Amino acid sequence: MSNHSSSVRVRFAPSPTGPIHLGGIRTALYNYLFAKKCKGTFILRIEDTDPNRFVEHSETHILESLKWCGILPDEGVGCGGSSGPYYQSQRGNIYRFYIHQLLQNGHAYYAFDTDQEIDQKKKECQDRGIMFSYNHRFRMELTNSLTMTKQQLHSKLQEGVPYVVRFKIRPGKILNIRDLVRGNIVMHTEHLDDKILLKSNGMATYHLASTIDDYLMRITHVIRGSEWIPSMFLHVLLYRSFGWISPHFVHLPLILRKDGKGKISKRNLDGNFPVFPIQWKDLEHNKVIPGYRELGYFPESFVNMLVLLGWNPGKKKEIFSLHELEDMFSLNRIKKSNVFFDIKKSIWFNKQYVCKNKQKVLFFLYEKLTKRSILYKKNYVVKVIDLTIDRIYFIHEIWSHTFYFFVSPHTYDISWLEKKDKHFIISTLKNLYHVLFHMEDSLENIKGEFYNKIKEDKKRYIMQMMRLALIGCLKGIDLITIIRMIGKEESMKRIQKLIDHLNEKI
RNA sequence: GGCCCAUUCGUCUAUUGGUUAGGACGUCAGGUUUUCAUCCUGGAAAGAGGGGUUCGAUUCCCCUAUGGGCUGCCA
Repeated sequence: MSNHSSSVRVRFAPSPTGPIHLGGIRTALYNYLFAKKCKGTFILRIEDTDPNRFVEHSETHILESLKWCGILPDEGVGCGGSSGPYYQSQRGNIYRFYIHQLLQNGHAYYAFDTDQEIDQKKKECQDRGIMFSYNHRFRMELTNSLTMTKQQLHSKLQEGVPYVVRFKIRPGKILNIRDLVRGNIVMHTEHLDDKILLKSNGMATYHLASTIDDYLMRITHVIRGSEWIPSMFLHVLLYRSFGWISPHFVHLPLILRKDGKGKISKRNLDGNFPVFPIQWKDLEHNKVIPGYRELGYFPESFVNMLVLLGWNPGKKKEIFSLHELEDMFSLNRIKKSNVFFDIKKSIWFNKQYVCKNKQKVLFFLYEKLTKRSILYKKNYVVKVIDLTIDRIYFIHEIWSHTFYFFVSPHTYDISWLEKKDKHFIISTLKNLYHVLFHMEDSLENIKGEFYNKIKEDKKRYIMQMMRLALIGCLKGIDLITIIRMIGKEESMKRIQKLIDHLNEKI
């Protein structure tokens, strides 16, 4: 039992306010990996404390994205557990119970100020050249339970005047909080403001809810983006005011946009690289934004690329499976400084996985051929893949690199020979046709025979012409190999086809 | 404005007081491929600046600069 209570429990706690982006996935990934490494528990909790910002389908997007990446929770939304419910919107009673405690012991107070009153106060401060903050300095000048008698408070509450509950921060203390990757971070409490814990609609704010939930769900390590560092102090104070011990904190470097305009977010989709793991249907603007999945990335490659953005194993190796990562992940190799995402490296990563997944490429090509009603022998297609796989970065690129093994070209890139004499070109092609015609069907000695029979000084040019006939452009694998693959008959046919094509043009 | 965090090649990063500062992506050159790509070989490319501490600092401390975050009844 004692073992159980000390075991690692971490959570990923997104809010359903829009699609999840790669920063969120990385946070989930690090939580997941740390849990696996420690044989702990990875919990998925939905922080839906703000109904105003609720976006339809975003929860599905989050869940499906995690699933696509292979980041599956052990407990929480989608898989149950004994610490539920795992939706914060269903935990209102719990939060109200605890807020009552805080109100009772003087750690929190009621505030009745309207937006207009706060704005007024802000303006006043601005005129005096100081910044307004709802804190120890100003709270005694505002409308709250600290500045009224018990009777006044009672009657306000009786009348149903809307209020919020604020946390009372006591100035004059120095907080020295440990972050597992950054070391100690120091903060003077006079710089903190009296954050709202309970909104006027009766719902807890994120700060209150997540603090209580983390405690109740026995979270041992809070691993999240470094944009949360400033609120860590509030959270710690909240734990203390309840008499609870804080979990360990780990703040992750942010993934920045390359155009130097801050952190990535679901609100700015116009960055210079895709941000969503899977496609997002933006109902508001009626458009579909493709994700890495739709762009042809393997989830393994996406995860591999992502894990190295802010963490590394300290070895020269770079290709890791999720399983390997579960074994080698460690918090102390997370770096502190923010990172930029490099789309080119992500493409290179995918290529590594293309080569590892020959079978998938094969099946993709089978399908492509079937769709085009092209008959094929499996062995032949396997050979084709072997010859071409190292030319592609994404599976869907395979057809444009292999079509010529199955069909003759239907267009010709003849721009490069337009300067040449057309009659000479045609006679050369006819000559090539005859050279092939006189060759044995097995094409065993094709290389030698071929080169013997074409003029030494024009070899390069003639071979290019041959390539044009067989492929339609100056690309593709070794010519001799192509001729052997498609055979003598087909090669001759293609030469004749190009001759006909050129004749039409003259 | 206030507070907090960070700073090694263009990018991801190694090196946690003594290294010719290493690797990967990208880039450039050469080779292979009679094309293109792959691949191979090689090159260019970094400790933000200034002060300390130390026999010795990329590494520890301070200042400045730059970048980033927070400063919402958002999370």
